[in-house]
Amino acid sequence: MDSKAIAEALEEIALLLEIKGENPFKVRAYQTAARTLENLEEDLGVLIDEGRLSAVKGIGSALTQKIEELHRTGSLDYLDELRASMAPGLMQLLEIPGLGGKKVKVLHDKLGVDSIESLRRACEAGDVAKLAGFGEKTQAKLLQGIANREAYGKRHLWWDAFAVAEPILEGLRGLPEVVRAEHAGSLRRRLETVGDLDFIAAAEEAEPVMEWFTSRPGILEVTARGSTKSSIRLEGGLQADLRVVPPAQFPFALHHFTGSKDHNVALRQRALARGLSLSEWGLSPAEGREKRPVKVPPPGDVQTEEDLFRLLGLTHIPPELREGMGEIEAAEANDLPELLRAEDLRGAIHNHTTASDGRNTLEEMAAAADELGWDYLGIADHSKASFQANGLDEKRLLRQVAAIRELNEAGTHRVRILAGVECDLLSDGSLDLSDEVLGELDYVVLSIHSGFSMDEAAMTRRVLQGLENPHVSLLGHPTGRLLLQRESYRLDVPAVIEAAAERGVALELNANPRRLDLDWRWWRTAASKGVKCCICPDAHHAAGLAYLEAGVGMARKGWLRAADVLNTRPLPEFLEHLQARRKRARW
DNA sequence: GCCGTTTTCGGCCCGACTGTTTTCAGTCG
Repeated sequence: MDSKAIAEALEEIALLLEIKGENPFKVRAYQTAARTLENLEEDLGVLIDEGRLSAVKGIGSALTQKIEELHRTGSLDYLDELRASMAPGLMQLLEIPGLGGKKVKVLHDKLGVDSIESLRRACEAGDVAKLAGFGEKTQAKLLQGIANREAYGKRHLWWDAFAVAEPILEGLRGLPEVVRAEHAGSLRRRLETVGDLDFIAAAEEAEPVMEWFTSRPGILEVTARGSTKSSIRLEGGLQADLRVVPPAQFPFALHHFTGSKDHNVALRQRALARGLSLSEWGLSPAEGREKRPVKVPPPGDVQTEEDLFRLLGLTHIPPELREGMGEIEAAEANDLPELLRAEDLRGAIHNHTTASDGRNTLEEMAAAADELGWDYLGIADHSKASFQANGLDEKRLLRQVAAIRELNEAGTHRVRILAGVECDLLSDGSLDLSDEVLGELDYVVLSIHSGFSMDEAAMTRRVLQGLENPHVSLLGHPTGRLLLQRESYRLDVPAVIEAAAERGVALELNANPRRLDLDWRWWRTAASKGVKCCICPDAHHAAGLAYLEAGVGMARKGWLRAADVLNTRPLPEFLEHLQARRKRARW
């Protein structure tokens, strides 16, 4: 069993324990271990073989044993017993807002509720409202929660959520009472998908701000309305929370609600070790922990998040890095990378035109790239095996190459257009186009668009074989996932990273908001092996070139610097990178 | 279940909001 599947098993144990009413800290230990495994940079098998698993923070002897058993046998007696002791539908109940382990247990013990459907029936019969600790309102809320779950119960692409959030943030900033406002949460951390929107506003007087927020158009329901916090549900299903705080508390609140939870826990522990208690309201002396009095910094000392980090002996940690993945240790050692910025990018090379399945012509794409001030624009239409996408055969591709060269000659565009292709990697590991034709191009993006269901070994062999071809400059959307729609195909990503490093093939960070592939969690490993990243919008229309911005966020989450990203290079150097393998192969 | 520059036991981040209470538990982020 791989680390991802094991993480899921641990997560399941945590949920089961929660319903059983176990010690919440024990529950948390399982959750922490699950997240640790998900974000593991080393190969789990290696860690186990070398006996280093129990040295990983948050994994002690009991968890080491269970993880090893899962890894070795693919199952765990402890988990099987837990499952057997409980109705399987109970776990889903935790997904309904307002229900936690305790209430689920009561519903199960008193009413025999063991699924969402039986909860609905119990609510409709009015039985739930009669339970101690429940009431009419709770019952109605649960019914509403079940209905909402069916209509809106999913996450949203970062790009879509951002588009909803921006006007709200602008509106907040435009209010006379509001001194400062920011969005927080996973949107600010630029996670690839977002569950809800968080806004923090600084104002002396909260009421008018709350009033504005809860009476905007497009609100389906106001789910909470307090003096410092309100929640609304928007058309389209996104939930949005607003916190209004006095200006002096803004940096603390912004930091707190930006998260992540793991990051906050780690930072608060760090504060406690210094005799300080950190909350969204500020710093105070930690009670009963320090014998000698601790000097608490006066409130005016913390105006920004930078000030807060500095007080705790850290350099500023950008929001994208706050995932509890070693950022605090790196900040302490002044070892955080200088992250890629949007303005570092000079162009991108995986874009489509009407020649295959794009919606805009070559000229229109070039004009759009001019508008954006790009130095280079690569066209990589589909190859013929992608029949559904009107892929190009050798003849049509060569005609496109000629058209691109002509357009460059004509000098009507500032941007230099590069001629490439997104060549299909066929199921047998061969390329869809002949070497002869590939040799005519400025670069080749190699992508998989078929045969997704192979097992991991076969798929990995297929990819490694494709990377052998010296014309290949870039492996496109390496894992093939479609966020919220389709899982990645099964692929040994570390092996692909190794191979890319050896052969000098770059890996794409596909910036299309539905893909964001390769996943940001892999990039630190990839960069440490010397693999270069190329961020590409995979634009199928002119406006899609702007997706590059989404890729910048992912690159930053992956700790990438400008030097790790190929398309920060000036054109001659960029081209040299793309063609280096081909040139070496000729000798 | 994890962890330790006070600790191998006794903590584990912390506060708002809601609904059900008459002083608080549960949930959430």
